[in-house]
Amino acid sequence: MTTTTEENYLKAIYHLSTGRSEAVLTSEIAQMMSTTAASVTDMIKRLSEKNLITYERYKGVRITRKGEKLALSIIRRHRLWEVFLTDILKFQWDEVHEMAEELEHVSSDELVTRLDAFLGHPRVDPHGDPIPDANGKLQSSGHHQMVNCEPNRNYVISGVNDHSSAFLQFMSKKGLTPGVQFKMLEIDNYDKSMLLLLDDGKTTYLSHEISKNILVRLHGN
Amino acid sequence: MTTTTEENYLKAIYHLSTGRSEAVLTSEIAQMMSTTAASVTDMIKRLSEKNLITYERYKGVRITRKGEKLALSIIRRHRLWEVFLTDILKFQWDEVHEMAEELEHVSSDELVTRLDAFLGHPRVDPHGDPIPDANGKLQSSGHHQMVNCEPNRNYVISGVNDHSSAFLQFMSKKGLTPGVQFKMLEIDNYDKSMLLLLDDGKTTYLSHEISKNILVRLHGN
DNA sequence: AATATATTTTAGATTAGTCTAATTATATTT
DNA sequence: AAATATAATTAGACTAATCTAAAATATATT
Repeated sequence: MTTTTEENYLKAIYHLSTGRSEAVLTSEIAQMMSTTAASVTDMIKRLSEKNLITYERYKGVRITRKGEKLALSIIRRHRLWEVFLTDILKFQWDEVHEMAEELEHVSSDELVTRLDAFLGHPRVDPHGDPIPDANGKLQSSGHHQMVNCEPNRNYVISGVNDHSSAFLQFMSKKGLTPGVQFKMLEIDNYDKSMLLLLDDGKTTYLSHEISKNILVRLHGN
Repeated sequence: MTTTTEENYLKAIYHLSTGRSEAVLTSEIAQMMSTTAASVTDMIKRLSEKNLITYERYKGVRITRKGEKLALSIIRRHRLWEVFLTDILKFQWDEVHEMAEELEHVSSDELVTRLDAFLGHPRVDPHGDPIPDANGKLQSSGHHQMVNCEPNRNYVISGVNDHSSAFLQFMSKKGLTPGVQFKMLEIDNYDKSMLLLLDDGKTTYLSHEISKNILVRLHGN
């Protein structure tokens, strides 16, 4: 069995691992978990004891197949609970993360199966992140960063990279929630800021810092 | 803040305290928590540090007003989640206890408030136990032990005292679930066994051991 | 190649929760 | 009232998770 703390470390390592081939460094994990490198080293030993990661002294860690499967099952639970909290209990998308952090550690597989069915087998959570299926398969979401958009094309907001409630509240205030359509009017070639034309006819400027954290899909796909 | 373990001890002390004036003994707590008296003594010190119980060496413990309020809020969460699991996710009443034991420690008050509203403000859980309100008030349930029934009167099953899944499965098999009506046909005055006539015309014998753990209400009240 | 810097690991301590074994207090019996 | 039995507490040790400070290793710089 794994403890809640082990599960949280494993999730962090999974997120740091995705989309790159190099090992994950102790310091990166420490930063993500808001703890010290010494604590991370201790935990790394425990997780590699359990074959959830492989580890070479001073060289960082890699997640194993077994570790990845477990991480995906925790992420599945997290994202299903987020759907429950927004769709059923009508919470805002910026309110659900903390609660889902607790709910994801409730261990019954049958509970997750039934929750998934009750919610109608959703494929993405309220932030546009794909929900791994019961076998630990993650659909690639098919969206990309807004920074890669081209002018004069139509897009749909499909997710975010920053899940902090401050960022999500900013997004809500600007009317930029998943599903919202827009046309990319202009991209400044000096500071890469963007001018968007929204559904309702209003325009919005976004800095490069912001647009890096917004995920979109071409409209009509 | 309180840990999950502290909350579980406090719940046990609350349950042992209700309906009696004497202090709760270390050994009783140890038995209920399936642990040693030494561990209980340690925990007792922690809980009395936090003013959740009062404690006199060798004389047992009493729960404080503050402790009782916290215990009731945990019990409220537990019972609301049980309603969710049976009514919404369609679990059987003998399957929900373990999951609710985990879910009850999820700490968001707003989550509990919304869950309560979503479930339609239920007043009893699937085992007939009353759900404390948001202010920590517990409605007295108005039911009594089946052993106190009189012959030739009509009753409704309204709850149980034994929440083990073995007992609940036995009850289901006999068709004795909350809401089921029956007439008390006979009470043996030697072994106190009981003969019941159910809704569907079938009769059932119950030993004294069993009927002690069944709660009923007069039919028509 | 030698030194400086940054990162990682180890050593040693702390807290929560647990245990067994030994001791102390209370209750019961004779 | 003394002896015995029962119950509760303390003492000491263990694991998981954490920390700070010191030591070891790797990387970068001159």
